[in-house]
Amino acid sequence: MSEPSHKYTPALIEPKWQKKWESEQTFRTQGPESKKPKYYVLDMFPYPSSTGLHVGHPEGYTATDIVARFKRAKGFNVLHPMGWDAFGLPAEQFALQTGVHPAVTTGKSIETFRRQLQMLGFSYDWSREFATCDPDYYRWTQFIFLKLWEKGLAYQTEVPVNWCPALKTVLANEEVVDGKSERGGHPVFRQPMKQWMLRITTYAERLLSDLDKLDWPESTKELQRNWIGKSEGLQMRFPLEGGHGELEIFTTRPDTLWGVTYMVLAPEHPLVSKITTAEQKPAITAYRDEASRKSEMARQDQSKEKTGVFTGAYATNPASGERVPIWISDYVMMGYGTGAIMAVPAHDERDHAFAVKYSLPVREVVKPLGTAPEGCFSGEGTAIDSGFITGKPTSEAKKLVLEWAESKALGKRTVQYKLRDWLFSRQRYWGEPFPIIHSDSGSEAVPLAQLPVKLPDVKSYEPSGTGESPLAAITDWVNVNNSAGVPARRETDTMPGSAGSSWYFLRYCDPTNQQMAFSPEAEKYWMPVDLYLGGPEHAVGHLLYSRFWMKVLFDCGLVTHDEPFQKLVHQGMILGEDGEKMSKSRGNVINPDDVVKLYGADTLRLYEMFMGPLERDKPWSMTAIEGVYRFTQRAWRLFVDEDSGKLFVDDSAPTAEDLKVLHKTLKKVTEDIEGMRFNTAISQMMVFVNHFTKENRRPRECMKPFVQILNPFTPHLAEELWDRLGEKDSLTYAAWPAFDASLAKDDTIKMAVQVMGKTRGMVEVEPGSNQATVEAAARIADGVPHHLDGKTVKKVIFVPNKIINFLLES
RNA sequence: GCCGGGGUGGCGAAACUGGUAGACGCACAGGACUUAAAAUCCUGAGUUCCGUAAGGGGCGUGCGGGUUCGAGUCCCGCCCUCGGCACCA
Repeated sequence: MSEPSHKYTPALIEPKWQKKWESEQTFRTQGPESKKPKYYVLDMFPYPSSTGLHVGHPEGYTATDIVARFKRAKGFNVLHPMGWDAFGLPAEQFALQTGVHPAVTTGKSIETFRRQLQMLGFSYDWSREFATCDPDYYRWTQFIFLKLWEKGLAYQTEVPVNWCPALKTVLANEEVVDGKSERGGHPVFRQPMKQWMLRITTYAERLLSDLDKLDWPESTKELQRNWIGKSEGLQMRFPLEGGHGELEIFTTRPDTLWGVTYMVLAPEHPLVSKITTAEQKPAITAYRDEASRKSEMARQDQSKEKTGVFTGAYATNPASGERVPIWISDYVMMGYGTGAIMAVPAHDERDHAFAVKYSLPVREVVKPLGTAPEGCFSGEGTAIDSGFITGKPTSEAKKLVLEWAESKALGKRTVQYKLRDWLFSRQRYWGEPFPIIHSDSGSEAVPLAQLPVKLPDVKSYEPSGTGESPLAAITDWVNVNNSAGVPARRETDTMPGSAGSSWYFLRYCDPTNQQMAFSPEAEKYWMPVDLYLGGPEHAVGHLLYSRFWMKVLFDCGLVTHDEPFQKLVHQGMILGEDGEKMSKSRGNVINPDDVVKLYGADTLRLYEMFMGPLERDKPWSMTAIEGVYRFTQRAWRLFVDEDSGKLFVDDSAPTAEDLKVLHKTLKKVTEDIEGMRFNTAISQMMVFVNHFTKENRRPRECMKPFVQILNPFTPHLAEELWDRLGEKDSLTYAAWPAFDASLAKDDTIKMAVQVMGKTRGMVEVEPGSNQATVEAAARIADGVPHHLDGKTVKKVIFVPNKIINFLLES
């Protein structure tokens, strides 16, 4: 039948080593008692979808696996865990259609994911695996929620939320795109409902300033900074006419106070009904009703014209004493600042557009330094016609007005953030129940000893449609007695998906602890995560929430670090062969199972690392992976005679050239792994294989360390070759081969010879050669003399080891 | 509109602090082996012009300027593209 073959056969060697790693628990992590330095390298754990692994997953997972294996060889105690972000909408929607319990669907998906990840040979410590939907895990998610609740950081309130009638649920801002639901594209409306909120805004300043101490991509930090959106300015009160008290506004441009020609309140502002004159009442009421009905999409549509209505009321400008009309408009948001602004149409684009539409006066109070732009000038300049600040530059003028307002007790210096509190409840089944019981006398926490509050079974996953979750229908679960023995009701909302993912990195430190979420020793030893890798799409969601929870736990004294992820790296997206995002509808999806069947896991891993820089988006190429497969086969043939199965490697002495190639390779691969430049590390390994293939020499002294550096990239192949080399101990913990810097250096270097700045030839000289030596050689180097003949050399630029450049008289 | 990333051969990409642009790989061409093909191994190649040839010249890192002996790399002004935010006062 099948003839005995000694060809490279990943289908045989890969499962063999995977089984061995599993049975010998090769990647089992030691605890904090270890004498080794720790290294915690973490992937963003996946949502186990029913469609299985996508080729994008192994990209990041291979990168972290390379680092994990490299660090083990470097003598670190490595924590490299994997688990499942398992609560979420898809499993619930599947349950809605089929009646299959989400736990069943999710369990199946997890099986698939685990099988696929094991097939790829990742060195996870599977003994630490868990899913966020395990009661043993969400028990502690509930525990952390109660910590937030105790600290007053979790509260319930009526808020206008994104209500989607089609999905019959409330959506987070992140789940709404262009006024439609991210899933399904159904219209979303604003509607007030009672919701759980987390007071992330309390931590705005720390979340902002602590970004400076993180080794994260600058672009991601900037995204978080913009999201937090800090701005400093003046909060000040304008007296209202008619004994209505005062109107408080926020401005970042106190220096434009003399340019105020009207004021605007958000339609929802509580003062509106109080100050509106009888005459204006009908128009105001109509406008407010319309605004409240408007969907998020309509409200955010910037192309639309600004609209508003005059209230009939006036305020007094405390600086100029002028009478200022008060309008309402939906371009002012109730949720930011005080929900009211002083409008300066000369120096604010939005105010300008509004003033033009309603023929309100425009008064210039800032003169630009340079040329005056057409329309509205919102930059800095010099104050004009502005009382005591006239003639002052903007920055000084701002300061003067602030000081003046504070001294007259008209207002105060204020910091505003765009960041809003985190909407933390969902009217859904498949999430963590809140450990809260409500009664007429108030709400109370479920005692710790009674955690977890488990999800009960339900008959129907259909949301009630009234905004309550399906849990509300399970009366014998809902109706309980509170601590005083009084009949009460359980909270029936569940937590959002981002709850479980906001602290899972802590649970990995001590995943089976039944007494605590994690032991203090484990947290102290393992945290923070040394390297965290995942897609850039979590830049402001998960990554901000996790930082927030970590800080809360820090303030509770439960953790000793106040940032979870010291270093963060994003992997790019793997695009389809057509250069477009992979999607079922485009038909350009590549399935990792198929690729492994064709080429094996090692080749898939190597190819994904060879495609280009990790953080960049890269198109898949079925022909390019062939090239990488060719490389793995060439590497195999470097060691194994495909006809006899015998080893080519011998104990012959390597040549000086061999050693140079080896040490250059060791150096480049070591440094490139440290810098996460895997594509160029692989290029260098190709150079190594090309050299020894061409020279047809296999000195053990060179081949053995090569297997070791191959290991992080193609661990199955490396283990097999290591075994065939007669090594008994596991390759995993074999010390990383050191390179000899002097051997990695060339003993001659090529210097470019330029004439008038153009490269005309090359000279080969010893490193550090002086100008006289190089110049003499350069003048007679191939391609050079005829450019110098008959010309006078005016000047010679000489940069040792780099270049020599002859400048001629013109 | 604002913030951030990216534009280098036919393609994916290299290039440390300004110093041989195109390493490595794909695709391609030629050769060796073979009855032949595949596979494998070896060789070639940015482009264009002159030359039968050896060889030589010009042009080349999105576009236009600048600094420099020398710019993919630094500075100024643009264009295109991808991602995020979007009336935040």
